Amino acid sequence: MNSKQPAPERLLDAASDLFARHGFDGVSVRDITSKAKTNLGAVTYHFGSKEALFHAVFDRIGTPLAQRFADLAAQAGSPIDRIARIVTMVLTERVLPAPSMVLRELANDRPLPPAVVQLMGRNLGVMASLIHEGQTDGSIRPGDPQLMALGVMAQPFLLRMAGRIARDVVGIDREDPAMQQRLVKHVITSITRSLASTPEDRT
Amino acid sequence: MNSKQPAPERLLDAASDLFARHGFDGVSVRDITSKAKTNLGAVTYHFGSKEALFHAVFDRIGTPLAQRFADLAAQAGSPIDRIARIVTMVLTERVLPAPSMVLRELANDRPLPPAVVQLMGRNLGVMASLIHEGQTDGSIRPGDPQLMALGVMAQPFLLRMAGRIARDVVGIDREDPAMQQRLVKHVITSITRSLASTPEDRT
DNA sequence: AGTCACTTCATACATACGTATGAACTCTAA
DNA sequence: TTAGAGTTCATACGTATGTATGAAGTGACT
Repeated sequence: MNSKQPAPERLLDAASDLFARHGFDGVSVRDITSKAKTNLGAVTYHFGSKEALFHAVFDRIGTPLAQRFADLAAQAGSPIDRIARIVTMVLTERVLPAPSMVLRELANDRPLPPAVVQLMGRNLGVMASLIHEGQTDGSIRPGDPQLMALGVMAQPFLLRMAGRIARDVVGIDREDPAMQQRLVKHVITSITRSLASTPEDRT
Repeated sequence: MNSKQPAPERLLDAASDLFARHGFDGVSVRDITSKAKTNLGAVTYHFGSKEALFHAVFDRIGTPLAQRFADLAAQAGSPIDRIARIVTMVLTERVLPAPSMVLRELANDRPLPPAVVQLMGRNLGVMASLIHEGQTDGSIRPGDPQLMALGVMAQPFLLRMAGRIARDVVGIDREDPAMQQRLVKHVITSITRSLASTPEDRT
């Protein structure tokens, strides 16, 4: 049962969800503790402050996400296939608070929390090394792998949160599995095209 | 002189900057009025509320941006060239509060303000019709133009705010013009590749 | 049964917030 | 010169915020 989890866990769950949906400043400690079915003092007691809880959320989000990145990168298949699997994961994983939280941090003018730098660094690093691998075997065009990794991640990161653009502006319903599959296919095609080497690249 | 501008203008200037950098909830009315060298009552008097000021900021941001989009789209050149010019503009325009404000709105779970829907709709529409034009003349591969437009805009939108990823994670200094030029070139290449049709597309 | 560390809870406190208000000021037009 | 509309300003009000605190509760070990 959810309510049988220890309080720090429940707080992290509640905080992940709320921070992802409303941002740090859009959520009060009372919102979090009430959603976590705990008391106001629990945040002070277990984490020390709202900000510390926020950083704890990032730490906790980062580890499993980096794990999934690494797992998918280590699977069999061509580099582009493995990149496609990672992109699909980012795009379709049901509850994934990282993209919106990270984007908000990027949009903000304050220094990035170390956990964010680390999270992005690790995952972009994995992506960049996949790209480098593809460049070595000739399947991916030349170019700075880190920049290319950033460009690759931009699409799923943005489209991930774009349920609303999708619905209101483009007319895609992210809940509809068929639509979602179409979206994934589109993004994969687009990324594959932007990465793949052409005959001219090899001359 | 800046301080000779009428108060509503100064408020909009200050609010654009602050909202773009810290988000709606990260900025207080006092922050805005103090930056605008006005009094606390000015927001109530000229706009009615903080939220109304926020929407006014969006309205004001949207018009010139949509204008630049439309202008660049109407220039001479192939569809891909014109897309490249728009992307360059989004990527390099010095002060452009729209990307971070829009991204934050997308990340948030509340309904999009109409001004945002309209802004995105207009600009994505321009981009989509450029893509459609390219599909008609065969220079752009087949695919849903609106989805492709979304994918195209994702990169500059994200990289725009990614001065910090760039610096902390990838090692690019957005202030350095040479670096910036390299970044622009990279993004254009990537987008061109993802859009351009190949011989196989035409068979 | 009783101790004790750990955790939960209600409550308190100072501060920051958005908004409202009425007095003071400014500038134009008669 | 004065009337008056338009604007600026200081201040007040109620509420929400993050944090702190001490009492109450809980469960394991002696």
